[in-house]
Amino acid sequence: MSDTQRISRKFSQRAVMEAIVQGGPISRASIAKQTDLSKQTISEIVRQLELEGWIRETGRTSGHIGRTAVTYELIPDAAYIAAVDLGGTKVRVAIADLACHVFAEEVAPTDRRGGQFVVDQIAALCWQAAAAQNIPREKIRMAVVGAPGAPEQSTGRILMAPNIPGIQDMDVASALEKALGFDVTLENDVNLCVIGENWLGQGQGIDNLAYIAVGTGIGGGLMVNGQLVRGVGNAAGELGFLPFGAEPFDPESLRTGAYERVVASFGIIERYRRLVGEAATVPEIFEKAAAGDEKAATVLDETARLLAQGVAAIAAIANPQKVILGGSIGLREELVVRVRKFLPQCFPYPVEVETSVLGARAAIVGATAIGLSHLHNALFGADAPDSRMSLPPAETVSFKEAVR
Amino acid sequence: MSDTQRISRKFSQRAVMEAIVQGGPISRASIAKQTDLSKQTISEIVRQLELEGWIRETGRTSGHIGRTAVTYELIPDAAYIAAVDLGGTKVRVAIADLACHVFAEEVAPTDRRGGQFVVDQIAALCWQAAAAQNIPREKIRMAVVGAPGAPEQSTGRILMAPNIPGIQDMDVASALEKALGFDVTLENDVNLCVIGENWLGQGQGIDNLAYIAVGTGIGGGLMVNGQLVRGVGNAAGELGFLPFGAEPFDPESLRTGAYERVVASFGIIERYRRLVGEAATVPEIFEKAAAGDEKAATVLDETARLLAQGVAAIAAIANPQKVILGGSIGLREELVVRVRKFLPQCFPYPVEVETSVLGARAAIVGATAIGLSHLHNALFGADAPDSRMSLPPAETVSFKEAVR
DNA sequence: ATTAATTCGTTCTATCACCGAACTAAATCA
DNA sequence: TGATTTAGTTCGGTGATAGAACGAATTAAT
Repeated sequence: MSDTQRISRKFSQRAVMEAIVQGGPISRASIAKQTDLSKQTISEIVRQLELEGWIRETGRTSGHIGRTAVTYELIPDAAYIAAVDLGGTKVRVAIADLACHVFAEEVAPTDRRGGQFVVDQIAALCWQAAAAQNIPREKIRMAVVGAPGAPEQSTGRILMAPNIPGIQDMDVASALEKALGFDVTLENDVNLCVIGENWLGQGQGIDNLAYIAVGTGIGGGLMVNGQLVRGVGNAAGELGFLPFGAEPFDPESLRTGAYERVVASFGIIERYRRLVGEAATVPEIFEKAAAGDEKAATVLDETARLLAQGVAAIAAIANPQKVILGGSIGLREELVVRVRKFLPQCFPYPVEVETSVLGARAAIVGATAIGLSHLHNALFGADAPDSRMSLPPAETVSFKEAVR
Repeated sequence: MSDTQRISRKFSQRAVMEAIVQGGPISRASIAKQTDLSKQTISEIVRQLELEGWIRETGRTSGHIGRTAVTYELIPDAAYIAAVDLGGTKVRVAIADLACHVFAEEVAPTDRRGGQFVVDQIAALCWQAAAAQNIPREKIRMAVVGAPGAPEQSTGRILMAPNIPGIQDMDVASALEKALGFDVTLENDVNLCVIGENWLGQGQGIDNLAYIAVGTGIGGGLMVNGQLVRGVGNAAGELGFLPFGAEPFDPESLRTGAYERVVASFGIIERYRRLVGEAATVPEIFEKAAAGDEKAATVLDETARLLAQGVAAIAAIANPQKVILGGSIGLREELVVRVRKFLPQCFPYPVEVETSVLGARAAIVGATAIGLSHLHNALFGADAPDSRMSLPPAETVSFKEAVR
């Protein structure tokens, strides 16, 4: 058989799958119209997809004029993926099916012993989640793991990962693949957040999008033309090292970035201590500001001014349409309001600034997006690496809350 | 005929064309090996391409064992493109053929009357350049015009274009298309520089690349995963508004960016004036520094420190492999050496910093790259918008100096 | 209730792009 | 001179798809 013919068939198959994934239960005639393929071709492909166990008959149309049509839909439990958000304090695992329904989200405190223990913990949580919904292990095809730092796809290592002991020098991807028995993709957690927000959150339909996570540290994720910006060493989005805030040429700024030192939690606490003379945690500072404490408000103002500068820097370089703030600190509405006020004072073009709607779950939503996208691509996709298998629209996706 | 079949054929045709473009004179058997298509298919496609006037026989191989092979090559004068670099002081026009040979580069001072006069000037230069090489007008298929500011593809207007009077509110693209009689693509000049350097300059084979042009102003071009970053309002790369250097919240910084004010020519001159107490032009300052003037050297040091910060900002956000400095000031070797010294003092990961090798011609090289790429795509390309028709490798391209 | 209109899905035939194998042609090697 | 090697063609065959015709099933209209 010809090679190009094989590709041609895959293309058509993919188009059909996409129509079914996106269009819910749909008749063959409708698929033909949508895809511009002829009716018999659709029939043939549908027959094959049904045979292979990816789709099934749903029922028949009725009420319209003309003959009733048989409708088809995805078999949601034909395959599953695992989405993992590995943080310094918590591990989050979710299992999602082909139709993008998410079951069984499990959360647990990260195993403090680090290294292999964390790997085993992730595996255990996966099996636990799967078991909770009676999902057979073999049906899970791949996992996407989000982690802080710069995961290297090639070596499977996570560079510059803070907060998790003992994984600096281990091949996390391989270890996980061994423990789980299927493919594992590593990705930076903030990158997953952008993807998550782009799929189901604040950034729907926005192809030029940035995400800034502010918490104990600061990190950024950037999407350009619908593609993730990873950079050469996967170090794109290391916003902590933006050369302002603290003095960038201070040697200390090479260890903890000049920007991170002043804008993340440590900087906020320090600013409050200097101004007031006593210590307070970040949530306390927010509370005081809400209660009318002017000095606390000043601290937040100053923080927001710095954040606005960060947004301006991103906008000056990449000019995204929207910047989403996330992370425990970035999520605070009081802060975003202030950033919106300060930004036009230091940057002349309009940039939308919003808080993340997915919050702490942004990363796992993003991991799910990548996982399903990979899976769809692997099963039905073209071979082009940048081909984006479009995921179902937000309305049809159920991301139900996990049992705690 | 089937639609997918048509696509399939285009794919194959394109593959053949690519092999011919890249591989110089090449036999059908070799093309078959390279493309993994069968010999007869190649023969068929080659026959058609020859019939359509895109390729021609070149000669025969000899010296090898086995039967001699007929070799084919591109007919370089089958089509031409015009590349235009429209600057505040100079207009540059080049005509290039399908094989990426550039003829007839014309340079002239930009018509000071602006607006339609500039449009007419560009057209005149095009015809002049074409006439100089006896190229019939009809064979020019399209033009790519690089200009400062943010060219909007949709409206054909150039927003925020400094230095050129009377084109703020005119549809430059349409006016040019009317004057020239073929398609015109507008692009930011610094964006063209990145593309140019990526094709024939310092950035060959580097898909994550940044270009900083420092002159009377400052601008940046960014390439991520081989794609240009334009941003929503085509305002990506407006580095002048990076929020450091001068005080970003100073209202003046909204007009002339905080960074631009201190790092571009005005800032350098000002810095010298403050330190020494007398005025000097930028070239003079460089001369003095070269002659051993310590204060002039200090001014350059300070400028380089600021530039290093700019590079750091780009690296923190997008993490390109290399940053190329260009523009009348950025090209100075003395400056780059200093930037290389300062960068590691404010940014922890390695970033290569180089001067542009294409210099003032970077934009026109980039325009040529885009033009030829578009043309190849239009003629033989797949319909995918992001498909990159690969241009011939640097060695085979002759970018001969223009007659002045 | 019968007929008309409409849509669904299949069957049948044709076309197109391509491959593989066999074959011819022309060169070098020994 | 024949063996070897490579180039290119001819011929038959196959897979993916289209288009037209047709039967099937339904609603709307009379």
